[in-house]
Amino acid sequence: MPIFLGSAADVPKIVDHDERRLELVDATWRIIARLGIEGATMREIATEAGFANGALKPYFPTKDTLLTFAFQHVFNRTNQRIAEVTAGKKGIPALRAFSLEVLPLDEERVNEARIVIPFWQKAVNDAEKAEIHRKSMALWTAAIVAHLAEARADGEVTAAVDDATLGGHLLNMLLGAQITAALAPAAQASFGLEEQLEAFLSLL
Amino acid sequence: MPIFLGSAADVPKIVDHDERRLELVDATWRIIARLGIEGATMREIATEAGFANGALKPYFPTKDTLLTFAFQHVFNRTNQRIAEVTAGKKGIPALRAFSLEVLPLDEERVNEARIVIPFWQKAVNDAEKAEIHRKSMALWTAAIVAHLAEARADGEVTAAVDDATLGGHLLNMLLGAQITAALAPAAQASFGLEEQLEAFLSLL
DNA sequence: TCTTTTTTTCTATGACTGTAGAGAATAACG
DNA sequence: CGTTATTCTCTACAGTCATAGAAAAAAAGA
Repeated sequence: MPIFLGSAADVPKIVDHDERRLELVDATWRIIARLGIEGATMREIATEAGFANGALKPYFPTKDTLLTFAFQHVFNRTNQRIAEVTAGKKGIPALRAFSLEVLPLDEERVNEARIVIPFWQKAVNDAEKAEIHRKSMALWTAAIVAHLAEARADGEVTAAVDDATLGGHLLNMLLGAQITAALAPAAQASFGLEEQLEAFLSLL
Repeated sequence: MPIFLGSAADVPKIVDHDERRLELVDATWRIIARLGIEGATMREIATEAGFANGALKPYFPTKDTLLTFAFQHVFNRTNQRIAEVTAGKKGIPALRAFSLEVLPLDEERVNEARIVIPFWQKAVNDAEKAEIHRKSMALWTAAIVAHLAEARADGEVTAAVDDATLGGHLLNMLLGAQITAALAPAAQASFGLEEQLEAFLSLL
């Protein structure tokens, strides 16, 4: 008699397809981080996930489907972390927490930078992926500007520059930090990225 | 009797190999800008340059040689433009001229952004290309910091933050702007990038 | 155990790629 | 015009890739 699967109501099958998809996405991240996007072939990803060549087909009909899903999931996860970290905060503290979560300050997030760069490259010539980027950036911009407005209301920000411009500047710096960190020699750890953030906040 | 080739002293051949290499690099840029790095096959590049399949071989033994040379040349050209634009300037005016030259403010430089992103992606897993990036960024950082020091000496900058941190921040913003511009919908022109720069300068 | 359904493996296929190199075409020169 | 050196074209090759789909394996249920 099968054990009772609490959550999956409409999925009487042996394999939870949604869960399997996440496993495959995990394997995809690991491969891209280790071998680069060029090394992320269907065979390599399947092997990394513990399967043979054609096993991914039922879960992702094409490679592009898999990659798009994987990239989307990175954004979702980051947004999730941001939500957790900024919960209950506002103004400058919220802005600081937000930025510290996006900056590639540890090994894991440097790996994420090494994954987002191939994504950007694909998005340059792929409208669907560009749209994923655009939506996430619109979300981030809105959050940043909102925090700036809160900070201004509390007197934490007095700079004679409109919040949209300040927010755009900060967002660009956060994106550029991904490049800087991903292309740095392995030895070099941080880049004063944290100091750069504090400097910016202190100027507001 | 052949016309006298003023500059090429040691090149009695019919084709100036160095010049031909630059032609091929030009064709490569155009292809990458139009079709993306994935579409930049040897055949496509050769066709764009007006040649058949194997014609590139004598000038670039391998594709990687061609791409590395092409990317290197983009950096060289940008550095050249920067040198011209900042000549005779110092302090904030020099910093402004420098940044305005790097920011993707017109069609041509948006195309350069669309070329540098594939370069970054390749550099993530290619030590030689990462080194090209590293060297250019070291150059830029030195120039930015020098201009900041001049500005501080002239009393244009009074911010209580060290120049290296301010310079790193500005550089990251300039890099991030490449992403923002390259992935923007074709309709949307600028992004207030110029305003973002002025805002930063006004805060120093 | 036998049947049915689901999952995975394995092999094949067609397309595309960088690269190699023989031969044709072209230009230079006597 | 003929010879030589240079440049380019064209075909071929070996490798890799995503994808397809038949067959095997595994699991579930009676």
